[in-house]
Amino acid sequence: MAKSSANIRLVHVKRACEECAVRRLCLPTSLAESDLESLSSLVQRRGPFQKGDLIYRAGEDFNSLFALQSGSVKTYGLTHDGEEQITGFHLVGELLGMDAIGNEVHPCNAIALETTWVCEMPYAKLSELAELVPGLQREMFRVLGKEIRQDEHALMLVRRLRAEQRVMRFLNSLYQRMRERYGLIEEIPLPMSREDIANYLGLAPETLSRALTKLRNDGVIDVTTRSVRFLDMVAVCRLAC
Amino acid sequence: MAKSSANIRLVHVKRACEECAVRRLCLPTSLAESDLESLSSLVQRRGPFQKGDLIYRAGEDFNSLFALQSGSVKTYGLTHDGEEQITGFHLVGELLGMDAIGNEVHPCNAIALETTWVCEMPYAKLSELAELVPGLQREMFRVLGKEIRQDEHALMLVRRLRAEQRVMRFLNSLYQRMRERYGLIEEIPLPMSREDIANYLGLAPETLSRALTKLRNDGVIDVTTRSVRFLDMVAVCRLAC
DNA sequence: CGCTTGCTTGACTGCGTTCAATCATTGTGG
DNA sequence: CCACAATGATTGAACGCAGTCAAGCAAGCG
Repeated sequence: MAKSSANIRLVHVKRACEECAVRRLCLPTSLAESDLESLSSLVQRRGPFQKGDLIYRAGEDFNSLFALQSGSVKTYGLTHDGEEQITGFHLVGELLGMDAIGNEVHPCNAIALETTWVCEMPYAKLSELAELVPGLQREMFRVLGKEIRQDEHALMLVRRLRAEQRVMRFLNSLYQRMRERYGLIEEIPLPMSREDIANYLGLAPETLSRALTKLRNDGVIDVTTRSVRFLDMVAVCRLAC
Repeated sequence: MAKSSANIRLVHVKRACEECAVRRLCLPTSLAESDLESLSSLVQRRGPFQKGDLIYRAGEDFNSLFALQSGSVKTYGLTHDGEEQITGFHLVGELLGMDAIGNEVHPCNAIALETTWVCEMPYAKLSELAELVPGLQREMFRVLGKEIRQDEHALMLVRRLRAEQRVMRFLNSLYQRMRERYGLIEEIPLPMSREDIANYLGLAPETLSRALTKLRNDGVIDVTTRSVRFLDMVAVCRLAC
């Protein structure tokens, strides 16, 4: 499953955060320039991870958080009977590994969905720094709180919804997150497979496929293998909100 | 729904944390005695909340986290069409309100399931204190990480599982949490209604009822209105793990 | 004691799963 | 560059689990 990671390099970038194109989406959001420097100094950029490469593995010692600098990632756990269970898809600027904080090991696997670079931040150093830099502590609490909110929200959604609604909520949440990153966009890219989406939504791939086809026939969306476009925003809102 | 809260008192308890029976389950777990004192000083004990009383309301300004000192609580949000969606049941020692960190307002309601006391901890003071007391910061990160892990775990469970399995996982997770608190117990109390459990598991109340009946007929559990007892631990394990 | 509320049981319907076949895409070796 | 294999996505048909509606039962409370 995981391809060779022989070509993954560790790149030391001076002013990694200061000059990062996605810093406003990441931990540095509300840090003072002076504090940014100390954060930058403990960041190690790693990549390129190719599609299918593991960024970290469930059961592996937890040492670092990873900020997604480019690309996209899925995280998943394994059920007792060996089934993959996807816990989330992650976009540029998002933090990976938070579910391991306070744990010895990572509870999930993280795997690249496309060519991906991450910024590794050793957790021990990060929390040390957070003691010295109140802004960083606040930011970390904020990010953790947001993660909890999102997970709870996902829990609320996935349970009682019809297949079509689950799909539209998923697409809409992707759309919103893409908008934060790239502004108004026409096409929402889908770096993950249908199987992954279905798994994430708790549906059979066939059911997902049928739902997408129906939504296209109803003129709500236009969908290709690796992208979606919203056509009827009223219907999108009705189904996703 | 919410009863009068006229009788809810604010009690200032000196050495609130030092002398708390459930401190080992709460934030103070790994704090030094000296640090405990400062934490204690910002705790305000509130109660008694009676069954049905709101502890905080969705949309209310977020100011404080609440540690559950006695009793039990459910948290829930409202969907766009006004449906209650339960996000969690909370036992003694657990922290409420973490999903509001980094937000202006509480995203969920918290309501007492039985007579309940909480320890209110103003978030601003708590995070200030966490800057001074590294142990507290570490502990808070730990608790937040654990919450994320639990939510992700819940997400993994609820999606693809059959009704019977969902029920057993739920009962088992309650059992594990009760064991942490009260050691080996025979009876698992169920302070919440069937409707609440069904809602939490994404099932119709009728389906939950049928599942419980089947599990009883199969000799796996013994169940009364407000409690469950595990009879066949092998079957419990098979269904819940 | 009767009322109310919550829980359980029954019958039926329908959505999503499963199994199977076809179609589309991607990548590979000749 | 094309043929072909392999993988992923879609479509079809039948089944089964859980939802819905409705009625009966138990428990709690005035």
